[in-house]
Amino acid sequence: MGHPVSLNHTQTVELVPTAPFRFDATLHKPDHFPSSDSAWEPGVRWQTMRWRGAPLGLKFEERGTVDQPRVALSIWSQEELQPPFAASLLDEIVYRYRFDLDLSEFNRRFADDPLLGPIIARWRGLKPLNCNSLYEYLVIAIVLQNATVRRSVSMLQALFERYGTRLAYDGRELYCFWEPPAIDGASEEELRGLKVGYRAKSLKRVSAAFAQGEINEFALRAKSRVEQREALLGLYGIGPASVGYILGDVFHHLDEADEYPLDHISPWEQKIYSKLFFDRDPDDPVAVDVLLRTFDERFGGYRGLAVHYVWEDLFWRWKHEGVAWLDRLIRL
DNA sequence: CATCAGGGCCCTG
DNA sequence: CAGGGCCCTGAT
Repeated sequence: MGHPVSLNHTQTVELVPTAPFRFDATLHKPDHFPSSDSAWEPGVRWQTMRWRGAPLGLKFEERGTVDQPRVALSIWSQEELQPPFAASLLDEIVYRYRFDLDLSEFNRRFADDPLLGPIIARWRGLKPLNCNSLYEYLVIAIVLQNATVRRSVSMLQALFERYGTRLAYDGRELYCFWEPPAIDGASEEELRGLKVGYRAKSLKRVSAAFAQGEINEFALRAKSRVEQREALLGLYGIGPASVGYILGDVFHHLDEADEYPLDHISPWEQKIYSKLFFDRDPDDPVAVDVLLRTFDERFGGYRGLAVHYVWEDLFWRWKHEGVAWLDRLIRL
């Protein structure tokens, strides 16, 4: 292993998220698999980011409270940041981290929901989070497919070690994602050597689409959800399950109900939802169409956010308190 | 040792 | 539209 790239310049800005904002529940998601481009401890999240080709180290620190939140953002870089670069970077961070998401209507509307009400009370100020670019998220979606969590972790780690950039900042070492040409130019055999299996073809074709400008995240942001969905499904190796996550996490649609086909809840999710919403034995789950109809009727307009709250609450309890019935459903 | 499913998707018939 | 195949890994 060679030396990491040292990021020796740093500057700090203060961000003011829209209240309520709960730092740890937003910046740390126990259900996301751990990856070596980020780290968390209470009140702090480190996250690498590549912007306009430059590898950067971000550090978010909690300031203030849920009702009067502030976040100190420190940015480490190789070269001193020039004002136009810094301005575009901050715009991008504001988009990705969506600290300005206003939860007040959501909180009001579901305060009395028997399942969601108590969860909102417990996690008031929790916001969804995606730190990655569309390309990076697609890579993650590909390594998630048809694999256990442990294997997904090892595939992403192998990709980081081969194509990523190891960064040193703030006394830490974290990997930064590569850019699409790195894998567009790699051979399928080389990728298969990293034990990604048949996903090598998907990784190459998705990387090629970005490297050759066939798909552009920023152009897509301005398009409709239907057009975004079409463009994503057109990518080799990207199907409805991945697209469902991306429309919510990357393009910030809180409710995918309109385009959510009836088979979009995967079997392991179906079992968990059946237990949570109907207290049903995971081995005898509620039909997917019943689940989807229930979500639509109960959470219409906020389906994605409602499910996110229930999901995060469950995984937090599983990790910190133990949830016996869930152990069997999560294969590490 | 063999078999199988796993946080899907593509391709074929 | 249904179903087989796909890379690999760990569980059984």
